[in-house]
Amino acid sequence: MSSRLSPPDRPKVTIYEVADDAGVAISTVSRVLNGSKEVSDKTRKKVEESIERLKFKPQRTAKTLAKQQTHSLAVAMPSTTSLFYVEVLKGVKDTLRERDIDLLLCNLGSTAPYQTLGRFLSRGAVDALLLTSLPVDDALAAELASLHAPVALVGTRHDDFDSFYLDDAYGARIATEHLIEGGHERIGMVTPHPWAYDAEERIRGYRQALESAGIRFDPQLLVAGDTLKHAGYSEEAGTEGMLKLLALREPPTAVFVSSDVQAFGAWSAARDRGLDIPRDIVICGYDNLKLSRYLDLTTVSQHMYEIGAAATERLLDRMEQDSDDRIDRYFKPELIVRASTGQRDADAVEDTEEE
Amino acid sequence: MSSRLSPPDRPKVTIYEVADDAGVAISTVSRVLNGSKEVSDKTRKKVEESIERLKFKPQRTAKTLAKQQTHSLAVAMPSTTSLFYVEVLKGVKDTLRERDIDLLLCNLGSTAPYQTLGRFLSRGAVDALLLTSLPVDDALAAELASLHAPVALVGTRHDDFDSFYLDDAYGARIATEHLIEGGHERIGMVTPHPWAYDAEERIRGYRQALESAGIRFDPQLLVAGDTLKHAGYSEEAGTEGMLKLLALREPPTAVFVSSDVQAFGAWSAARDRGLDIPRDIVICGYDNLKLSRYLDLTTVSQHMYEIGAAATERLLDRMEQDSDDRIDRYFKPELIVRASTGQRDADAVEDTEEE
DNA sequence: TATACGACCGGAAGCGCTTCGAGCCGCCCC
DNA sequence: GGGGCGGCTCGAAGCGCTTCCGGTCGTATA
Repeated sequence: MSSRLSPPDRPKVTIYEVADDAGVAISTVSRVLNGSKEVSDKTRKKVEESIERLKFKPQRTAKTLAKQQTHSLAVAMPSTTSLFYVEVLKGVKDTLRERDIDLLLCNLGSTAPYQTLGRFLSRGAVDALLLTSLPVDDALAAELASLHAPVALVGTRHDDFDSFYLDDAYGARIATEHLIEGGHERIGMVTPHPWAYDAEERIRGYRQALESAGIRFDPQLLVAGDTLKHAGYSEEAGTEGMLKLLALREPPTAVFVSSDVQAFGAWSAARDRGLDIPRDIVICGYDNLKLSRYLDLTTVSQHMYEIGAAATERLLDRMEQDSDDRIDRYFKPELIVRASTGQRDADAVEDTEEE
Repeated sequence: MSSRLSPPDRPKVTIYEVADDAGVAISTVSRVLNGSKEVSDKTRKKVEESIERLKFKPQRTAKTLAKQQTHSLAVAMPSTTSLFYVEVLKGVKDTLRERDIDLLLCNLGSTAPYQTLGRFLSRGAVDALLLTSLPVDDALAAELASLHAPVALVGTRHDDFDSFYLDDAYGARIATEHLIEGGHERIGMVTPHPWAYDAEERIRGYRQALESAGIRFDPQLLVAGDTLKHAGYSEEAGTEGMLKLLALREPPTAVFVSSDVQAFGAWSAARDRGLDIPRDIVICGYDNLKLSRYLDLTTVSQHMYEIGAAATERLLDRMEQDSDDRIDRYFKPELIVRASTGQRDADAVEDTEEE
C-alpha cells in the first residue's frame, strides 16, 4: 500500500522564483501572466524576461483552485467509440481547437449510464458539460443544475438546459415515405431496445408514414432490440433483426433500419441468405456515416458534426458570459438516396475530410 | 472584458464544515476520506455521518494541488475521430473503466502536431500520457522526459519510453505476398504522405515482398500522398491514388492500399470506372476496420484495441509504482483474407461489440 | 507505581496561484 | 504648498485539501 507514490521531483519553478528573480511581488507576476494592464511597461518587461529565463510554466492546477475554474469541458456519451458519436466529438473538438480548454471524455456505458454520469459529475471538475442521448429525468436535471456550470444536451432535451436535438420522427418518416414511394408495402423496421428517446420517436415516424399512406401497421414487421440477444446500435443487432424479419412467413420487401451500423449487419445477413440488394430486398439506414457511401446505402443524414459544434459553441459562450435564456433548437434530418433502395447513386454532397 | 466570470455560488460544503459538524479536526476528516487506518471506528462513523448529512463531495481540484497529482491520463493522437484511432481509444477507455481517472483528449492536428502537443503538455496537468503515431525526436523526448510522468508510445517507438508498436513492414509484406500468390505481378500501392514512420515501413514491406518474388519494383506503381492533392489516410486520397494508377498506360491488376479508409475511396473509384472487384482488379486494405467486413475487403488487422489496452495498463501500473525498465513490445499484424482479393469470405473471428 | 509505547487526533504549514485592500509616490490643482 | 488623485505595487489572505509534527491519552511492561 505504501507504494511510493513518487512525489515528483519536478524542478519546480513557481511564481515565487520568478518574483524573486525579477525583484517584484508574486502578485505582480500574476498580473503580467494574466495580462492585467495595471503593470508598468518597465516591470512587465522585467518579469517577462525572468519568466523566459527560468522557463516558468504557470501550474494549471493552482490556478484552478484559486479561481475555482477548471478550464475543461466534458463530453459524456454512451459510447465514445461508436461511429455515430465520433462525428459529434469531431464537431466538439474542432470548435475547441486553439482554445485553452481541456476536453474530458466520460463514457456512460450502456449498463448504468446514470450512475456512471453521477460518479463522474461528483468529482466536480468540469466547467461545462455536453451530454448526449441520455434522457434527462428530474433527478438528473437536479444533479445537472447543481453543477452550476453550463450544460448542453445533444440528441435529447429538457426545458432547463440548452438542447440541441434531432427530429427523429421526421427522419424516420421521410425514410419510410421513400420506401413507400418505391412501391413497397411490406416495410419492416429494425430498432434497438428503446432505452433512448430517439428510438421511440423513430418508431413513431415510421408508423406515421405508413398511416398516411394507408398501410396497416403490422407488429410483426417491427423488430425491437428488447426481443433480441443483441441490443443497441450494433451490427449484430442489425443482423439478428434482419434474420428475424426474413424468417417471417411473409417477409418484408423493404427494411428501414434505425442506424447505419445496424444496417451493415442487416445487409450482410441478407447477402448471406443469397438475397441481392436492392433487387430482392431494399434497405434504408440512418445516420449517414461516411462509410455508408461505399455500400451505396440509402440513409438519413443527421448533421451530427454540426450539432456537436453548435452545442460546444454555446457552451463556450456561456462559460464566459452566462445567460439565462435557454436554447432549444432542433435539426431536421435529411434523406440521402442511394442504390440500396433501388435508386441510382446521386451523391452530390462531398464532405471534405479536414484532418 | 469585465464579463462577469460568475464566481459560482455553489453551496460550498467543504471539509471544514464536515469537521465542524462532526466535532473533529479537518485532518481527521481527510483521514477518513482517504481510508487511513489511524482513526478509531467511533470517530470514523461520526465523520461519515456528517459527510452523508451534508452531502459533502471532496473537491478534486484541491486534492490535485495538495498532492500534485491530477488523476488524469491524456491520450494524444493525430485525429481522435479517425476510425483507426477510435479502436485504440476504445482499448484505453475500457481499461480505464471504473478507475477514478479522467481521460483527457488531445488532438494533434495534422498541421503542427509537435506544437500542439507542446502547448498541451506545458499546461502540465496530466499524470500519464499515451502518445500515438508521432515520431519522437530528441526535442520531443526531452520534453516528454521533463513531464516526470509515465509516457507510453503507441505506433511509434523510442528507447526512453514504453513503446507499443506495429511491425508495419511485416504487415505490408504479408499483404503483398498474398497478392502475389493470387497470381498478380503488376501490383500497385497507395500510401499517404509519409510524415509518419509507418508509411515508410509499409513501403519497405511492399518492396521486400516484390523482391523476394523476383518482381521488379516499378516506381510508377507506387502512389504516395505527397504527389496528390489529398494527403493522409483519407478516402479522397484513396480515390485520387487509384485514379492515378488506373490512368497508367499499363495499370496494375492488384492494389495494396495503406489503409482501409483509403481503400474505400480506391474501391469506389474503381467501381465508378466500371471495374468489378475482384474480377477486373483486386484490392487489399490495411487496418481491418470492422466495417471492412461489409465490403468484403481483404485487409491487415492491427489489433489496435489490444494495443491501446496494453499501453494503458502499463501506464496505470507505472502511475502507482514507477519502474525504470522500459517495455518495448511490438504486435504482429495479421492478414484477413476476404472477397476483394478474389478469395471467398472466410471470416471466422467475430469480435463482439460490448457497448 | 513509574516508564514506555502505540493508537488516535489536533494544529498548522504547505500546494501555487488569484485578488483585494492598502500604501507609496509623483503629479496636478487651487 | 497642501490636499487629492491615479498609477503602480506590495502584502497577505484565501482556494480546499494533504500531511507532518506533536501531544494526549490508555494500556502494557518492569
